[in-house]
Amino acid sequence: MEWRDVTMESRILPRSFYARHTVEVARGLLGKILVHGRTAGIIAETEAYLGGDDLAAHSARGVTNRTRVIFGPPGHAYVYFIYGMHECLNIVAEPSGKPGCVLIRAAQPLAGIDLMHKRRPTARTLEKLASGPGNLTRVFGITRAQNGVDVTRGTLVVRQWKKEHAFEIQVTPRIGIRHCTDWPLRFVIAGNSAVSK
DNA sequence: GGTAGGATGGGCT
DNA sequence: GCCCATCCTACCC
Repeated sequence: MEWRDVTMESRILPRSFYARHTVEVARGLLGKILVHGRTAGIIAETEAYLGGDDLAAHSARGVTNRTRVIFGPPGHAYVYFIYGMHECLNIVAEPSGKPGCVLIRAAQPLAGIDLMHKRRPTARTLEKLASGPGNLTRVFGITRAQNGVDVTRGTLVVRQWKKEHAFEIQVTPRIGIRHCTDWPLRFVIAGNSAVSK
């Protein structure tokens, strides 16, 4: 499928989609289409990072230079750098002023697959191209340059199919964190081979 | 099939 | 100075 076909058969998610509880947004983003430039893929794995007493969330220590976008208006990208080499994409949820964001951990490639392969030649299979948060940003070409951008317009957007088909959602604890390790806040499309681990 | 360890740099106390 | 929401390779079953 090419980028042109993806855009013809889908429409951009409105900001109201994101102005809800973070868990609703994390579940709702499954099956939606992440588009950046000529690359596109179906979101297959997400994690919710909440406000309040969720100590695993970057927002848990309040507003800093890094975390300010998480407290801002919904439907914006929060991209951070970790482990000296990887970048991770989140999308801000909740109404303005309330912290909450959704980590996009994996997507099933749809368009721009040649470009994705060029950006990550070590990927063994198509499904593994955008499997894992660091791999996903790498093949989509997403960096901290996209931190704070509006994902309801522009070159980094999330779209929904005009006709979406049903799937089952599997819920597990989040991966790779040190706090709140048993909270059921990771959501995957059951049986999807793009999912990490 | 599995896992231990290293690469690497910005954020925050 | 010590985290850290990761990934890859090497090596072992």
